[in-house]
Amino acid sequence: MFSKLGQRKSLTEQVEEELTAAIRAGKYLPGQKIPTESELCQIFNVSRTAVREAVKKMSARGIIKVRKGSGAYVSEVSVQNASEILNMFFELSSNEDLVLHTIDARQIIEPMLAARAAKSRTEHHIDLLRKNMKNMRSCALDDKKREAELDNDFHNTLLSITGNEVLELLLGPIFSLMPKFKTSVFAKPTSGNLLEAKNSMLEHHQNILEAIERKDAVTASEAMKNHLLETRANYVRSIN
Amino acid sequence: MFSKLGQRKSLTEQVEEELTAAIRAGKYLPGQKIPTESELCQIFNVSRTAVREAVKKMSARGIIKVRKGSGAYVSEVSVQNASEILNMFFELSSNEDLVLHTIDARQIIEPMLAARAAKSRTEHHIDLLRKNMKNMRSCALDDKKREAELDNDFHNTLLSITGNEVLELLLGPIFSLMPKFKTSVFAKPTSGNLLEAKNSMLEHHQNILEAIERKDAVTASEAMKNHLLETRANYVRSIN
DNA sequence: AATATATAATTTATCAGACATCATACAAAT
DNA sequence: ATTTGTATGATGTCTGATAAATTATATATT
Repeated sequence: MFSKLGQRKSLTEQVEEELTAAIRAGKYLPGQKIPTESELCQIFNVSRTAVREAVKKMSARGIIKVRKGSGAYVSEVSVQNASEILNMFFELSSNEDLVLHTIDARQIIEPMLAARAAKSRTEHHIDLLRKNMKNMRSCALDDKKREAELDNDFHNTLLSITGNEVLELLLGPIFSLMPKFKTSVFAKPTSGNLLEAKNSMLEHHQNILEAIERKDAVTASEAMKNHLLETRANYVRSIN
Repeated sequence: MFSKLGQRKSLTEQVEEELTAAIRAGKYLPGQKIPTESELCQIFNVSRTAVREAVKKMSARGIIKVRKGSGAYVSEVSVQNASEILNMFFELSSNEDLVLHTIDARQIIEPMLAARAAKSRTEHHIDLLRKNMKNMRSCALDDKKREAELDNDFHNTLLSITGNEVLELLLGPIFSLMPKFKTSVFAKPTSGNLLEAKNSMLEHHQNILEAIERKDAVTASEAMKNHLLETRANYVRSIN
């Protein structure tokens, strides 16, 4: 049979690929300015339209950053940048399956994270976690949005203790996905006793914090595991 | 004092935000066609330039897919798409720190992954892993590229056993990062005995496989932990 | 009537040129 | 020395035109 004829790519795509390749090859380093639009027009012998659309795509991918009146600069490939894009993905595709898989993923990862945190935490971290719990206790019972943010904050603090930027990149967006569905979960009247749910959550956080405080990795891991088991149960109950 | 004037965003960005919001709100469902460029011009009362650049950005983000002569369609937000973007990030920023953090992240995640796999594996999975090891054994000693791919394949198979698409999204790009640095590591003459290194790796994989085969979660987890400890040690040695 | 085939209409891709807006550097004025 | 004005170059936006791909419609053929 005939192999599909390589449908020639659009000019925009070609420009995008070449430019991206040049950046990957190190021709333009992070922070450096890439050629101006008119220069790129001459280099690739295409119109400004093609160049600009390629540039727009690359900026959407986080490869470059365009500053009006100044030029386009190669982005410092920061974790933050990739994280934003991941965030967008989770925002756009928050179906029930995804949320469930997200919680499952957390069940696999976070217990070990808590264990690690127990080993390498400093007094500063303990302070942060204590303050978080204090805020959580004083948070109004019906302010589910703030409660979710504080919960998010608690887990993010644990995450930051590891100082692992890859984990932060991967888990950050996952954590920030939770508040969105959590508010919708607890918005339902079927969610049972709000006070009970909050107290249970506080208790779990307290257990985790105490274990981390006394550098007890095993208990910290177990406490986190229990915490997420309940989180999962709450979610499953809410969608049934 | 005057409050800082909210720097008005560019038309392109405004169009992009509004359109994305509309899609998120479900006004245009996956697979459906969004209005044509000229219609969008009328809707937002801007030029085609602004509309097209917004559309290009959204297509770069994987939100829509444009078909020439036909129109732009909301894409099924697939994990694959987000994975591509993550991949690009790792490709663009593969410094030593990142690789180290990547291995650390794997040390945190993969032992539990192996434990889960031990619980839910089927005969089919065992077959796949056995075939992988067979291929690995018959792989030429100096073909480090293929060896890295096979190693990648082994871990990806374990990953697929969980059937968790979130984990696959997050870990897939991490796994595919390894072959790139691995080849460079073993390309160095300082890497010691190649045969010894390969046999050690094979042994670790064998231990993991056997534990999974007899559904022994604890041992599988331990074996994976040991495997990654050595991987890390190899890498650290190679960069010193 | 059913099926190709050709034609027209629609839609995106690309080009060219113009003006607006912002950033920056430098000269001029205070 | 600081501020102000001005010139230059960069990106942002608009308009209008042509090319290329797709889709719909009409026509012709069997």
